[in-house]
Amino acid sequence: MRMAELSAESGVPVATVKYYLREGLLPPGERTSPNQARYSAAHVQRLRLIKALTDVGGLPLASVGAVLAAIDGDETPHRTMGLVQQELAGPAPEVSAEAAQWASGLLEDLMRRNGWKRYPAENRTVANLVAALATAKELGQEKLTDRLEEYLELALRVAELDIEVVDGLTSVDRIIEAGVIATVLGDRIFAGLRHLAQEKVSRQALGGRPPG
Amino acid sequence: MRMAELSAESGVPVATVKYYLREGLLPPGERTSPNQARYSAAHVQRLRLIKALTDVGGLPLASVGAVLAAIDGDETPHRTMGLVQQELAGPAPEVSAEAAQWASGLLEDLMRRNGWKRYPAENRTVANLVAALATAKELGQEKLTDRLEEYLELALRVAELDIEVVDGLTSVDRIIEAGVIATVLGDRIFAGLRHLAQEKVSRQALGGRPPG
DNA sequence: CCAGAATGGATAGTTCTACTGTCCATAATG
DNA sequence: CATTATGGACAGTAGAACTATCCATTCTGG
Repeated sequence: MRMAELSAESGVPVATVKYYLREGLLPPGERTSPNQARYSAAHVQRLRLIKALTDVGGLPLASVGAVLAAIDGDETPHRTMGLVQQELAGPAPEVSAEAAQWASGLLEDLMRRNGWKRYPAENRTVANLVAALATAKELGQEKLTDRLEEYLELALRVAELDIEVVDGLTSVDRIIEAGVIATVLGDRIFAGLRHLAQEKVSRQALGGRPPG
Repeated sequence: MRMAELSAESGVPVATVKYYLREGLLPPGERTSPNQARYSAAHVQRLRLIKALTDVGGLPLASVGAVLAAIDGDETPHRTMGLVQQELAGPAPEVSAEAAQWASGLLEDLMRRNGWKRYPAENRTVANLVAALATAKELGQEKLTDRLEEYLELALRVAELDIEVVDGLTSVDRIIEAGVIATVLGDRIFAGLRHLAQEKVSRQALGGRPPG
């Protein structure tokens, strides 16, 4: 297929497809002459994945590029998912040194109590989590961090479900792509369900309270 | 306190504070003369909240403005949280009409089976959730949507915990602010915990798989 | 075969967001 | 009272993600 069809199939404008080619997000088509190329169904699928990662996942294109490179790399599924997680997390926001130290300690205790592996502070997932916990403290919302153990228990249950969803697949390539999609979309889907549930529970708990 | 101190206390540069004042994100200080003003601890707190919403929550300033307006409004806590959720969700990405319809049906069935209220499609939380489910289908990840019921059960448990965290507070203002913070930071914190848990579970389940 | 449309590639321009820098008349301060 | 800070207006900047314009081929329908 050629440019126009690729664009139509994927729903991405021609100019944007060219931009993605320039940026290396989309591999070049197979050349049929020095200045013509042909694209495949794989290109359509990749464009759809890029759209999902940017539109639904909210990732910047630079992160999308890194995620795609990780998918195309030849690491094990487990290691690839680790790389993808680092990209999803993005750079952690800055917080005050004291709050960060407090949050690190809190997290480390939590990990130790539950017999989990220690994670290096350079891990972006950890750095983001620490920043979020530190911010909660700085804003005086200790209640949130007091219940961390209970949140962790539920997060573990969710993660077990996530892995079940991915683990049934046979091909390694499919596992990796499914893992990426499950991680990115899974975050959004779970957040949406949680918000709906909050609305339901809050209607019962707070519904009758007067305006502030 | 005056500008320099406000800036130092909050960690936000003077030029940025002025910008937030222009944009109406920060209320003007109390004038002490036609062209001088004094700021209070409330201004510091508000700046910290803005920082948390943008840096940790990843919200655009326009949404931050809407959230702050909702906080300052005089709706009930429940309604205010509804407004905040709408802002957090942001505009839903576009998906194909077929996939969207399929996803809407899936969600509606789920809600009905569990005896939940029906939500209007204009609700941004719902629209985003539908878009995410539709995208999962378009990418061929039906496994994710097959387990929606189980995710919903866990999301409900998380939401119950969220409300417990907020509900112990006495003042209505505090409930609203705590709710906002719990919603925004809570999403990040839970996502972080989920990622750590995924790493742990995936090490056991996928750790031994060969590279792709 | 050939006129007109499409393609690939290069380069420049646009839009939006979130600041950042510069001025300057007025106020505060040691 | 000399110096420094302030508030307000406005212009400028940086990065991200496209979008538009050219143009020398290449493809395609009659």
